Amino acid sequence: MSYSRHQLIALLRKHGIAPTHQRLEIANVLFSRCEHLAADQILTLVNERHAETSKATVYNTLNLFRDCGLIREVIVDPKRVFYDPNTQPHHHLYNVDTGEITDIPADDLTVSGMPELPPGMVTEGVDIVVRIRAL
Amino acid sequence: MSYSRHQLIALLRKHGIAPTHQRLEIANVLFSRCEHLAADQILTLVNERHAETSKATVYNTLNLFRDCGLIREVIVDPKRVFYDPNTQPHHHLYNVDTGEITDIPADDLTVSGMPELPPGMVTEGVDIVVRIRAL
DNA sequence: GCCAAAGATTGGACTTTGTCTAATCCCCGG
DNA sequence: CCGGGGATTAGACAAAGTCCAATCTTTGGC
Repeated sequence: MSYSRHQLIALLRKHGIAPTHQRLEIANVLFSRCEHLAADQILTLVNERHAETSKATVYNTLNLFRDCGLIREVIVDPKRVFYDPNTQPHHHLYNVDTGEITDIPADDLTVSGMPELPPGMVTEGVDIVVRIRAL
Repeated sequence: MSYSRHQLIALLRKHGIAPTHQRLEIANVLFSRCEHLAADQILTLVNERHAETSKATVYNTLNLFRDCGLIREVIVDPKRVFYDPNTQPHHHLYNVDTGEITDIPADDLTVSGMPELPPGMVTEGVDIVVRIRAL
């Protein structure tokens, strides 16, 4: 699940994003681990060795990646947005005690009976969050 | 869908909540309309005639109502939490352009293939959000 | 009905997450 | 090698929500 520098550059280019140093660092953090990270965690990870990326750039970059379809937002915690490097359709298990987020493959879960949308509307996505907690 | 003062008092008491003036005002705002309101909207509505309820009380009360199962949080907008007076199982249509939230009755939508939970875990709820936007 | 204790409410300071801005920096094409 | 457009930055700002200590209400026992 880790990417070489070349692969990351190609990935950004494919999405029309100029591969700057900071963007590569952020992309590396996102794609080198299969976790759901919040902006502040990414900021910390990216600056672990040498502080070289600002808060503003992390937010700019995450929004850019999201707009370009490189990553996806996961909205389960009212306190912060998590970013998911997996843009394939899938869903989430959310541990309300610990805040831990786990993937549920899309093919495991099927939804039937989707309501008809108002005319002129299209579905952008279906997010399913299964909230769990310790007994 | 509107409740009398007596009904609201009974509703709060049934959930073990002491019916104070402010709580009744907030409950009235929530239950007298079938909308999904955010805390700041509730604060405004409650103080429309005479300012008499503080921000802190609105937040305290919403958290209390939520903990007592009187209302439910709807987490779809990373900017703010919405509160849903309908605690029956159901799901939501979220218009990403306008922010509008609409209910989907639970029996319209069925989910199959729920993954097995880790031992000692229980499902607290399943939230489905269908994100829609104008074509 | 009255009183004290328990609980509720309050303004305002504070925290956290995220955005904005204007200045600076860097990188690429010519 | 140079100029300009895009990227980055620090820090100010904004909005949502929490916390606190002081004050005010409610309520249950008499």
